[in-house]
Amino acid sequence: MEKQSIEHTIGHEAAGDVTLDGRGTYDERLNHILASATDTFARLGYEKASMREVAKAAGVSLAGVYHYFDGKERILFLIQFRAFGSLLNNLREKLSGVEDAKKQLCVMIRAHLGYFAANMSALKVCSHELDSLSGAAYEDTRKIRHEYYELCRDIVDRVLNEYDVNGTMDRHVATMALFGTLNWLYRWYDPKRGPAVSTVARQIADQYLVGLVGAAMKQNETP
Amino acid sequence: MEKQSIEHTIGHEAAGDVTLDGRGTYDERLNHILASATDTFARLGYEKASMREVAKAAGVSLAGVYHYFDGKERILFLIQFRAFGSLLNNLREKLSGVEDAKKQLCVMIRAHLGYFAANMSALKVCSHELDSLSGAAYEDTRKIRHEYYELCRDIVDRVLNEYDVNGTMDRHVATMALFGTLNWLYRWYDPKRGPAVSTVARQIADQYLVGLVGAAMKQNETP
DNA sequence: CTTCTCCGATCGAACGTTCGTTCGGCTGGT
DNA sequence: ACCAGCCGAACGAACGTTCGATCGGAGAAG
Repeated sequence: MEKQSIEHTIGHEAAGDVTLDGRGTYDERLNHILASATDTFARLGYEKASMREVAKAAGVSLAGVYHYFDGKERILFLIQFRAFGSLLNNLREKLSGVEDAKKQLCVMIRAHLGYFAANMSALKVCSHELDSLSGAAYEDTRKIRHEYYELCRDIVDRVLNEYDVNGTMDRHVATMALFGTLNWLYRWYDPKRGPAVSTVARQIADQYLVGLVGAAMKQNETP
Repeated sequence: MEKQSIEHTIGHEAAGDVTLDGRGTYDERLNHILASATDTFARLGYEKASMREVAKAAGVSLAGVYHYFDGKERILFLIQFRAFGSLLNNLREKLSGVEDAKKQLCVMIRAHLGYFAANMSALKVCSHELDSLSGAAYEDTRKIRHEYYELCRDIVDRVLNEYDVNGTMDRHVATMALFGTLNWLYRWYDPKRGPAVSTVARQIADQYLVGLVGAAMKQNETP
């Protein structure tokens, strides 16, 4: 409980920076195992992926994994919490300075696809294993997911406030339609084989934005 | 292999129609267990749901489940194969007579949401456990899924052929954007609590169709 | 009509395997 | 001499699956 606190989540730089062994610092090896576990969870699914498989993929013994992590659930929590945190920070960063709501929406979609292309395994685990955590770990990831949701919904909201003067468009439905498109990416899109990230991002952003604005104006035509 | 053939998939009416016991025919009890298993898989996930849990939910013993099904994977296969088959038949039925591509797209989205509302657990299992099967069972479900995909992509194709004269819109991306929205429904939409099925279907159809056509025309403006 | 036989349906109990986790000890740098 | 890092081996629990026994109704035999 107290030992492996939330500090590990961000990546504590105070510990392990002196010496440990020839293959990197404590944090580097922890992150190496975490990255291997991310790939393993993405490949097999969280429940089907055993700790033995995680250990083998990371090149350490089974007990060696437990030297760095309290247990299997803790690994999944760290993967999700870090990924959602990075996703959120990355989005806020790229959103700074952009005022127009429609441009914000484009930036959001591009940022999401860019992060997806750079962290496919992590986002697959985030999309597919949303209910695999429980208790406090689930609550923590739910909170940060909700932050990401609110940020995106507020952008959708501002766009609709400009065009949907009658308020006939459901903000939640509109936002979840976009989330569906983005969270489903891991099922079909491989940036290494399919069209370029920028191409896909542009088409999705164009389609969604035009659809959002157009559907809103269409409903206002018939009062 | 030979014993539990594909016949069970459709529901063989030849057997068990004479007598079995007071609680229904063979097929009725098989379908009852299958329905319970669907709910259990949807609630816990396929890997986490144990056969003991399935048996308890169905009100039979653990060994009793194996009297009707070869094994756990066979249950998942039957759930997915039946659901995809019904989804496909239902769509083809409602599509007959409709010629306009844009209307076809609206019909498709309404049909999907209607089936979702009536079979939430089954579609959740279909969306979430796509990779849980292996071997021949996986291939069989993949084929029927591909049929559904091709049917929808052809509709998208016809819409784009009317407006995207330059062919700048990627048909696969456009189709998967829609599939993402639809397949993500199970994560957030509850017809019993949220807005009505017709309302959500109309908004999603409007948004997507306007976006598809609008984005295509927008790209043709700048040659 | 009664009796016997048989077989499908069902169950409790157990099988072997794999799971997440723990523990005691080895090792190499300080 | 010490201690963090790491490992082989083992733990109990839970898993999917199998097996042998039991039960009851349908049909054949008397």
